[in-house]
Amino acid sequence: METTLKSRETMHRLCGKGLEIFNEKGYYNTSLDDILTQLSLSKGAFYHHFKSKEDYFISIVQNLIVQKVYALLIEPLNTEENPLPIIVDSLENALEPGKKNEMAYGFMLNDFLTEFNKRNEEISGYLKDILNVWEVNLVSVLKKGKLDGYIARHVDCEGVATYIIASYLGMRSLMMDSSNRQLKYQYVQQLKHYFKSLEPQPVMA
Amino acid sequence: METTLKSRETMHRLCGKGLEIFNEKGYYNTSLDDILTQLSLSKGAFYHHFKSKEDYFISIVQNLIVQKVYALLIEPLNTEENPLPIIVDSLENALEPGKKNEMAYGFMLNDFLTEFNKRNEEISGYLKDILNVWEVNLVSVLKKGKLDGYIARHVDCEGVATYIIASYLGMRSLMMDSSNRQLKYQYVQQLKHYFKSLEPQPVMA
DNA sequence: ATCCGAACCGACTTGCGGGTCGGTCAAGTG
DNA sequence: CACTTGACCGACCCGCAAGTCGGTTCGGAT
Repeated sequence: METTLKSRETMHRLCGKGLEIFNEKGYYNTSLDDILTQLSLSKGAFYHHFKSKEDYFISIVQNLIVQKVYALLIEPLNTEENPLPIIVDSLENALEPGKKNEMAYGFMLNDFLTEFNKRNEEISGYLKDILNVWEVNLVSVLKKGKLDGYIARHVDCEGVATYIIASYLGMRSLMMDSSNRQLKYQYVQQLKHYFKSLEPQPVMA
Repeated sequence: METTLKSRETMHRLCGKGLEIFNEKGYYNTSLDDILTQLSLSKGAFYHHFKSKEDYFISIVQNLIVQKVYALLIEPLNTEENPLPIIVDSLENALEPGKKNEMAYGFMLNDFLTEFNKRNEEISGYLKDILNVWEVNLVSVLKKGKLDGYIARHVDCEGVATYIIASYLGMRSLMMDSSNRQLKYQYVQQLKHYFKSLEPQPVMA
């Protein structure tokens, strides 16, 4: 049906622009009209496609945010090599401010998590689910790295995953305005140092 | 003057309760009436003491939050000993959920930073200032630790401070609901590992 | 006793933003 | 051509919360 196509097209435009503006200004600080004006759409159009602002955002989370996290943070982990440099690369890449005109996708998680925490349990839940998936994948790739001899046996993989996630999320609060080159560089350097401490100690001859 | 005393007393009560509730529910999700009801005060009383909600929160930041951060995160750094375990202790202590009936002060910074970022530049500014002071103090104690031989010479103290702050702030996003014992334990453990990599290499005999 | 002004009260105004609803338009369908 | 239906329009409704303002209370100064 052509009608369905049109409909999907509009929903896609709404979700895309919504993510962009919510990411820029925050969910509660963005009115629907802010978005609708930019798309030259009306309230009526919006409520034809979504049953509420909340429902709308959940669509965005499930369609777009999940994808971005997978693409940037989870799929890169799928490797046979030493996982530690792979993780560094994925984090460095995810912290990269929007290439060209795109958004700084890597930043969204911490912002949204904090914004919805204690304000909207349902949305919070979806966001935490994403974090959990990430964590599980990190743990699994770390354990694999241990088996393959890239990581020392004494290492607590769950703890490492937690620490990685915490430091990554926290960088967001620091890089707020200026997508500061310097901060990112410092972060990556220290992450590498930390990772070095996870490597097996070379046996002294 | 007794009048002035009464006035101060009321302002203190307002600030204290305000911090408590803003910390619980967020600034924008808390109405003045939420606070005033609990204190059995009126709008009139409030606007007699503060010129706006924003002005009110700035008072809270400058009177209470600054104090907490100093007490928990900055003053403990004032030591002649090895700074690394001191830093671990201060962070562990700051992540401790409210002892007895007090608030979980250690959590506030990341929440408020994220909430005001891009919504209120002035308040954002005050909060960033606090972070900056913390960072400066961290850097200085790290440099001192380097001089005293507790930290390896190659270490980038600014980078380490950034990384410490990032991981601390990020823990907040993870510890949202459950002030999860496990998470905190993992964090402290990994922090210690990381710090070990900053120590000077013992010279092999 | 009188007055002043600080502290406080609470009904009201105002603006914002989510959500509603009756309507228009155009693309099928029979 | 008559009729339906999906996509969309935009004026309106309504609740919420910040901020206003005229009034009240009360301690202390003259």
